[in-house]
Amino acid sequence: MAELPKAYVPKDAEDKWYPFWEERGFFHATVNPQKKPFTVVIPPPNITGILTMGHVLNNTIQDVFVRWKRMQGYETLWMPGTDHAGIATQNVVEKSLSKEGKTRHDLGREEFLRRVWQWKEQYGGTIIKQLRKLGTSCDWVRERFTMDEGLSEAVQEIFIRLYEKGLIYRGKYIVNWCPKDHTAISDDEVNFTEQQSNLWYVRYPIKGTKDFAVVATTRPETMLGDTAVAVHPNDERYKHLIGKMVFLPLTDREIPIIADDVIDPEFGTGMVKVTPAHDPNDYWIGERHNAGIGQRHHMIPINIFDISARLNDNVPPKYRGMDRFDARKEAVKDLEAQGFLVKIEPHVHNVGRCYRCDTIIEPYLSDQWFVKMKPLAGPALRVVENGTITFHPKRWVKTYEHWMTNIRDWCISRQLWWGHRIPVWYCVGDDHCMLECKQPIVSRTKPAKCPHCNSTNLRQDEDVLDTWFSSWLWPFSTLGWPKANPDLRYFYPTDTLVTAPDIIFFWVARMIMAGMEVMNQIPLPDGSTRTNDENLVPFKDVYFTSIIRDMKGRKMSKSLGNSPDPLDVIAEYGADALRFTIVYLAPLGQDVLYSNEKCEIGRNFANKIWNAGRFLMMNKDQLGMTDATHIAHRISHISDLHLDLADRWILSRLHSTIAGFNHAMTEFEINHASKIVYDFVWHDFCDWYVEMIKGRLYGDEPNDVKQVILSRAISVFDQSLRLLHPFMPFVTEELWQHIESRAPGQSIMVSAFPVKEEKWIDKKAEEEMAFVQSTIESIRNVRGELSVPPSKDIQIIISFPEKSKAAIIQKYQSYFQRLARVTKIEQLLNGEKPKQAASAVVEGGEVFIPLEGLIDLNTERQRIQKELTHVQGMVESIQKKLANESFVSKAPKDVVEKEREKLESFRTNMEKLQTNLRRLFS
RNA sequence: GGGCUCUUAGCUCAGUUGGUUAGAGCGCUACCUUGACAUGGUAGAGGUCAUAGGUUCGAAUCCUAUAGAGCCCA
Repeated sequence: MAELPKAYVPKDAEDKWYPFWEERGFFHATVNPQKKPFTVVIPPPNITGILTMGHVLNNTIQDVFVRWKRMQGYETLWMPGTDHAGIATQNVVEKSLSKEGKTRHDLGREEFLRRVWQWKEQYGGTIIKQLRKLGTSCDWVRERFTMDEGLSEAVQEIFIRLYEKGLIYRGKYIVNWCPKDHTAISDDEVNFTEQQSNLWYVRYPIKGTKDFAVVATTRPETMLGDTAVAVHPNDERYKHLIGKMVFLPLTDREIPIIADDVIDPEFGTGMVKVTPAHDPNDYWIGERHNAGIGQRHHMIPINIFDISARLNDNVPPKYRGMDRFDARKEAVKDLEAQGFLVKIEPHVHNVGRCYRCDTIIEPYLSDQWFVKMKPLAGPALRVVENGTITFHPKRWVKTYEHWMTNIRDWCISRQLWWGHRIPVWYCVGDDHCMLECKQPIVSRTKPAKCPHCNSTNLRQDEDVLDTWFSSWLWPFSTLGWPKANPDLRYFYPTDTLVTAPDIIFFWVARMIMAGMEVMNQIPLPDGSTRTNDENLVPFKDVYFTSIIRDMKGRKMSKSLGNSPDPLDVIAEYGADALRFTIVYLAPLGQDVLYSNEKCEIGRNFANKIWNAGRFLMMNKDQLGMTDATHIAHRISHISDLHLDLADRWILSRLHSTIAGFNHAMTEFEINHASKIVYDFVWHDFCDWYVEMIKGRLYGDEPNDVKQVILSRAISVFDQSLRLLHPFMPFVTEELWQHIESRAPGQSIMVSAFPVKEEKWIDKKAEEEMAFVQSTIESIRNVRGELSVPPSKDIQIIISFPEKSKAAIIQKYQSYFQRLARVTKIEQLLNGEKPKQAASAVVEGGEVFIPLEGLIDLNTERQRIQKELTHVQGMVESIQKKLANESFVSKAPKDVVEKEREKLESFRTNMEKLQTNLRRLFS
């Protein structure tokens, strides 16, 4: 067999194995009644998006779970796909249009949509291609897009169902309106900047008194749309005014003084004007007011702007047609002239601007579609509270509960072109129209005529649906819902959802609602009805990922330029290195401080594994071991042929590592799991076990014994590779294919995941090994501290009252030879300690190292003194503890006993150290 | 303002239900290219576990307050 390169070359393995897996269909899952399903749906990335470090973390975690479960024998489906991302995608295409000097209106709706689809085909889903570089084992054959035919049908279906149930309605809503682009934009498309402005204090005469209510406002022009003045209900200054009426200056209207909790008594005078049509907070004040019991004044928002934010006919004639900022000047002038203006204070406040044209955004009341959330929230809250769905980490349950119990209706309409068009038509009718014709007509296809007046003049609602209105169906729409097909029956509910906590409301909560709402109509695989919560929920566990930050703790962002391109990282360090590093660094529920250099952790580890494999392969060659003999000997892994301490120990460690790994994974402590394997492979296997078998492989034993030993090492390594495979799929596959020749279709990714076998847990071997290790470390310590050259052979003289301890050292002499360069071991007789010797106190005895000529007395004194100080400290602190009567009487007996034993052992050590130190002065 | 996190070695973080005068990786120091690996090995230095109280025989670990960092909601 050709020798492996000295260092691992990630690119070769990555290019080779990904197509290998995919072509053999290892990623593809099909209904298989013989197996239990394990399903994960990918949080669909935007088609406009490119891979970020956040995606890397998120998708690596999913792949780790998926590969782990697949190897455990589950029929494992990881459903991939993308999201049409209404606003983002429309913007991208509009931007490219604007380079041609065109707007979407120039093209018209149909042509514009054609362009978007064209863009999608050409550039969309870059991220999906990039994910492959990461090694994700998604079932690409099933890839879905939220605007696919099937998924669009699902969107229509749910809209109609909810409408028919009375859970979808049309109503008013405050949106961020751009008066220039004539469109609503979402909250995250508004840029807020601080701006120097004023606070105008205006007096409103109180009806029936000579007093005034003085309000402070940043927008005096909107007072023309005021419907109330509000104070905090507990504000002693104004309590008596609640319920009184005031005259609204510049108009002929009277408005009430009301109370609301959100009013900040510290702001201005503690009295504010309420303009529900032009301020989101005021809108909710109005809503709450109207909902209040026994309210005399039902508050109807007064919209004073047209779509370009010019004043409309709801204001006195002199202001009509004015631009909002001209109106402000005019209003202030008039207020001053009429004596209503008290004062003007400079004031800095946040102004929202359109991210595209920089126009100041106008909160604007408009007609929108809503989903009633209260009825959907109930079951969704229940399944999280009763544990049908588990959050990891669980603290997010509180956040979830808070939101679900204070839930507001969901505004699902968007004034965009790219998205699922609302399946609603309006009768634009003619003379025969009746009152009923104003009712929206909800229909899957365009109705032929108005059901009321028979007019054929129908117009479809211009708006599209919020992108989340398709995403909330993702766990079942991707499996074919609303059709009750076998895939849906078998793979639903999905198992684990891996997502970022910032979309817990946008997405996670809504998926739960949707699943609870519709899945009762889809039978289980055996044909029975889904009734229990566990069959209705869209997933069983939700893993909330951490946020990746830079080393200064800042979020990754384009504008800061601190977000590395994962593809560059993969090119430099390898996909396995990136995957391992990011998981290794990301504890459940904790943010990650990341920089590219950190990938050295993963790269070095991959290289370490590589070289362990290389070592085994080289020895296999050297022993002239064929594959057949290895396979014949592999049985030695489960036999006790030539089993010595190191073997029993590594097998015991392997099986407790398997147990620890599987336990951590079950608990969703994936980063803990990564540490468990890392430590086992690096420290137990490479640092100790490999070093220990060298002695036997290069020693005098017959070749066939050596082959058995090596074969066992290869078996342990094979198991280690399997443990590592979910984290590092490429390097593990490459090595797994090398250590034994495999049949053409074989792959580590579909091999059996290691299972802990209790019989290999060997406490005695672990204890003996711990003793050997600590003795070797003590000798190395002496060598290091006394600057004994590494190449210098030494002899030791040991003194152990317990014969068994001495016997272990004698028996495993070869280990001491290889790991501490000890060529000769003698027993100390008659307590005659050697002169000119360094000494080490170890568990249950002493080791002397004669170093005539090499030993520097002073250094050795210091070394022992240091140790002595430490041990004396221990002795004192334990003595103090045991002298404390309440400790002895109150602490559990075994704890006290343990302290006594510790004291005894430390005392012995202390005395030995003292003796040895004294000898050095004699 | 309400809720939730976090604060342990120079840096990044472990530390299971309170019982170790606290661990790892990186970095640092010294030595080593010994027949897998310098992307490595061996040894070493380095922490009064943010602060102040409290509970307890015993606190990095539980409780309270304070300071600082962050997130979500309003």
